[in-house]
Amino acid sequence: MPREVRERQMLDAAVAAFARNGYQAASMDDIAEAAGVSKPLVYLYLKSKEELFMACVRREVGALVAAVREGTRERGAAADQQLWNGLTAFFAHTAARPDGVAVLHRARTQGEPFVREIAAMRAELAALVTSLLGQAARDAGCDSAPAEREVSGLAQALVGAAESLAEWANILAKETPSSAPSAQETAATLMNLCWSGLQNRMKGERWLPTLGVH
Amino acid sequence: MPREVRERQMLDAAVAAFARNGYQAASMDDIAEAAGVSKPLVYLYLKSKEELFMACVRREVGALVAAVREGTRERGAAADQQLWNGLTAFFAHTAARPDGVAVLHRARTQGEPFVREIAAMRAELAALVTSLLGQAARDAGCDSAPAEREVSGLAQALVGAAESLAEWANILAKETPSSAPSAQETAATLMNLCWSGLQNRMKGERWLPTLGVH
Amino acid sequence: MPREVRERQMLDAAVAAFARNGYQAASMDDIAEAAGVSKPLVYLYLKSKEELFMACVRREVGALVAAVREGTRERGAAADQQLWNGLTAFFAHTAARPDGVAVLHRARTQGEPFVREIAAMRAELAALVTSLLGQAARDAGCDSAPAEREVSGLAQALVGAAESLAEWANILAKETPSSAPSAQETAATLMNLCWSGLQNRMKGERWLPTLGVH
Amino acid sequence: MPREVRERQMLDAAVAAFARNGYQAASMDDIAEAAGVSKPLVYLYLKSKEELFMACVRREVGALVAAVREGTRERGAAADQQLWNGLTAFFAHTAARPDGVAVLHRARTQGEPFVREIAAMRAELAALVTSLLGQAARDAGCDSAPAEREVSGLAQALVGAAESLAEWANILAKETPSSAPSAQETAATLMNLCWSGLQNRMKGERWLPTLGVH
DNA sequence: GATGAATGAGATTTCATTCAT
DNA sequence: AATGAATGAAATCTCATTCAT
Repeated sequence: MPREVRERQMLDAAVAAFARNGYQAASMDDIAEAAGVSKPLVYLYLKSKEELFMACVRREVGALVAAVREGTRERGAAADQQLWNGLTAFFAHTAARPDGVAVLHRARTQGEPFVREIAAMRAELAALVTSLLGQAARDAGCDSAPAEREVSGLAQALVGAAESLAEWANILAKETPSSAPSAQETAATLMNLCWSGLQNRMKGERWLPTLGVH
Repeated sequence: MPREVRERQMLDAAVAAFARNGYQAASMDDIAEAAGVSKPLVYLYLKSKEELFMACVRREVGALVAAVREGTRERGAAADQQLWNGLTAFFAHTAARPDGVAVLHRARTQGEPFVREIAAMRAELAALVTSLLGQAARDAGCDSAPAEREVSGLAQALVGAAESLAEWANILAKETPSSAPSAQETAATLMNLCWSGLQNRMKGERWLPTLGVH
Repeated sequence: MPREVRERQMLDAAVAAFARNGYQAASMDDIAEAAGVSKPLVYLYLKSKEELFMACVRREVGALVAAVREGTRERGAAADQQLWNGLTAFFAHTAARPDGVAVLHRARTQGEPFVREIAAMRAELAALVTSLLGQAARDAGCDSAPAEREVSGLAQALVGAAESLAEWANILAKETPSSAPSAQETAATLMNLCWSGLQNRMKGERWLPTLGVH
Repeated sequence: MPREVRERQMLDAAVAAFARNGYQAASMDDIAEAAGVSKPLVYLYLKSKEELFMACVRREVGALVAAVREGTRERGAAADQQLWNGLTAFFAHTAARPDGVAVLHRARTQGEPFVREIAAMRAELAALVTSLLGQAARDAGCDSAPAEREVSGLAQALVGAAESLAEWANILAKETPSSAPSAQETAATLMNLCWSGLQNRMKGERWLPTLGVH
């Protein structure tokens, strides 16, 4: 059996194990057995548990980012449509690969190298959002963009909200598979929450304590 | 030394250890040493690693919820002011007790009992938000409340956004302590992102694909 | 509360614990709690776990031997009647104090000092039997007593049979308390098994391979 | 080194350790060291301390029963000869494998599963004895067999007597190896004690208090 | 006379990792 | 290319025992 195939099997088994049990609790024994190979072979191909986990993380990061990029490909549309497309692609992906998403979630709490990898992914997603927001500002004929840090905060909040909704949708799907929310529905919920605010903010309006939106 | 004091020391040490290393990687040896006691005493007082972790989680859940409740005490104010107060209290607390928040974050991936505890906390916070939204709807003279599931999704997204922002603010604070965003500033960012959308939604307006807000 | 009473409570608790769990598995914590006192007090009175166990053993040995002696007090009777009386007393005692007997049983596998204590008890019981056998030989007008080692072996076998029957009776009593064999019945079973053989042997007859009894 | 061989080494070491120190006091460290392997290997092959002990028990039960069965193979002989053959085989085995017997003895006080295993062994041996008694009754032209419970008690007493004699013989052998009783001699002692009584009982005679044998 | 507080030592068990073939 | 055999290190947890009061 060619190396590539074997390696994919191992990564599949590892992603499932890490998703279910977390980095520490998933054992190399279990992973090797689930992959249908002997433990020394796992070490021959993937070097160590840490590198194996890193390989999983990188694969899943790539798949998620590619899915979102694919969703926002169509360039001519309005900014909100593009954002909605991206979110739909995001939720469709998280619904299709719950284990992959779980691995990314776990990676955020597994020390330096993994945190960096996830941060890079977030930055990439945030950049996508930011460029859409810039387009929205231009569309609205307004260039009083908020300070970089505020944009960064908004993107961070958006990504957090999306992740939280993805987890929530996955839990609902596991509980009652028939009536789980679709990716479109979840994306619409998030658009309802944030698009109006983002648009206002891009137009220079802002919410202030004791005053409300201005 | 009286039992109460020792127990608090242990919980403090445990929260720090769990926050830094996660549930599995934090060892009882380390926790006992950090607390300045022997391992058997930890077991005598807290029964097991799992119960120790649970005690940490419960303490931090209690502290966080109490802080937010305290922030939203003032009853007469407008809904957005109250939400802002609650968010400010939330971010002030997460900034003041980063380890506690980290423990809650870890608990979400540590199996049934902890997941349940966190879910209960989220439900409590979401109920606060929901009641504010109801008030906002009444203030706006409109009672066409969205379906329960959508409200649930909105609250989930809001909590996720808040957690994500809190983490982001804590990272900034660790990198450049001098220029970290204040709790008020972070709360304002989140209000900017979501209040307008929430208000619209409560008035019966909604964002729809290909149409924008209606 | 006077020391004697406290000490008896401790021994009672210890006998129950050792009977149920064995020497190693019974913990001083459990014993102290069952006795309703603090652990240091147990150490103050009984010195150590080993001495506590030894105290239990000695108390139960004394009680068992006293019961059997009491049963064989009546001097004028025939040897078989006296043996039967002794066995009845033995089985009545083991039925009345199952925990005490269990402790003695456990003591046989707990190293030198305890083994010695039990061996001494067996020797005492064997001496009783031996003296009855001597009387039986004289009653039968025959003094060709078997060699000392053979008598020792016979006594050993008798005691082993009695212990085994006692355990068996206790198990039956625990399973179906209503229809448990009485001490008299059990003693009769053992008499049926051994008295005829003992009597023969005292008369100089013996069973030989290929020949049967002669 | 092949797994089978290693596993036998481990069982040998474990039997020796359990025989000497008992289940609780024998440590896995000691067993592994005595077997010449590392602790993890013991766990890899035998799963846990409890399963290791069970494996020892089963092996020794099998060996003992096989030895006794082998001893009573010759079918044509008289009942007493067959019983004597079986007892001789029993005492030869207990003399040859004292540790194995000690393990069986320990197993009787180590909780449910082990007690059950030993009870099954006793039942098997008792069945052998019972069938011989039946043959003896037929040989004596008499079928007034005693009630089942009495037979059960007699068998129990016989097994207890045999075990007790085996232990006694082993102690003598350890003290003065030169003059230890042979298996034949010990078997004869037990036959002298019990055969006459068994035979009488099978003929319908019985010992009764105040009356003697009738 | 009695106890709450505390611990050193050691138990079972698991895991990531490596040879020798 | 692949594996059966093996282990050092460290995890959680328990227990007999002692102070200081």
